[in-house]
Amino acid sequence: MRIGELSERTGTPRRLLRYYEEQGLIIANRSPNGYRDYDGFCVDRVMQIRGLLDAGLPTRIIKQILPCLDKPRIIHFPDATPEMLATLEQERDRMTERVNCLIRNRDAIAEYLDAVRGDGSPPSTDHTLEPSVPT
Amino acid sequence: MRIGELSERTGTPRRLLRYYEEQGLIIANRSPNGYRDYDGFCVDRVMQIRGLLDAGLPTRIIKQILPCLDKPRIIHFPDATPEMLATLEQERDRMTERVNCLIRNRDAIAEYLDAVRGDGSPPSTDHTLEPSVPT
DNA sequence: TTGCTCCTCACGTCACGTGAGGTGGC
DNA sequence: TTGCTCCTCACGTCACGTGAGGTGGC
Repeated sequence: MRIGELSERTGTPRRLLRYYEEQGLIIANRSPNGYRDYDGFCVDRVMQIRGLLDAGLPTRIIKQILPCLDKPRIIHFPDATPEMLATLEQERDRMTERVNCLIRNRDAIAEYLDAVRGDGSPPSTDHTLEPSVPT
Repeated sequence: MRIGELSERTGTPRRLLRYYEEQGLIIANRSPNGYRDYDGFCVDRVMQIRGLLDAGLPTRIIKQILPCLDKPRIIHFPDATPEMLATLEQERDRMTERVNCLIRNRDAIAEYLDAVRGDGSPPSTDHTLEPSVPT
């Protein structure tokens, strides 16, 4: 498939698909006219990349993880080094921290909105919002 | 307090404290010698800023929210506009999506690590990792 | 003087956004 | 030709990181 279809199926701007390729995260074949030609599994791979980037992993780390990929949406670590495992444990813990921080801030905003909109009181009432902080 | 103390108490690099000031998120008085001099509530304000940045809010939006701040760690919206409330609802929902995405990816990594390390099997065993994708 | 903190540029990075200017295929 | 997609530069943005080169106070 061409870049437009991959972009649509992954919800990812074309520019970013070219960027991920530049960073070595995805590979594209080329049609005779120079157009990028993607295999079907690229859809899942791009989704993985987006998820890991959203989790805060830099492309450099994602690149280390992705070479183990061999099936759509399945990452294998047949040769995961102890360093890789340690990295993954660290990332898992950092993600847990981020989740907690996000939840606290989200709940603070939600509670504020509930207070302002839930009852009939006007916005000028002295409602408060206390977002939580990262650890 | 000076920038070094604020940096230590918030776990935030000095460079970023100057950046937040440049973006209009915090204000610093100046000592006669030109050193920045922060009020005590800046600690909480910086924590708020970090939390909101981590939640994905850009400084531009945070700047709109912070002027309502008048007590440590308490944000008031005595004059929140309907637009501001809509923005907050949108951000609340985006944060929920991010939380779900992070949890799915975190759990996928955690399950992989459990599989590799939990039993006695070597890393060469065919364990898999299937991170989830953002919606 | 030593050693610390602070200051202002100012360039680099990383994951993007956005356009210019041009080509290929129906 | 029209209108679409694709291509390669290439500059801009945003939240940072990192250093240069210099000052102030004990």
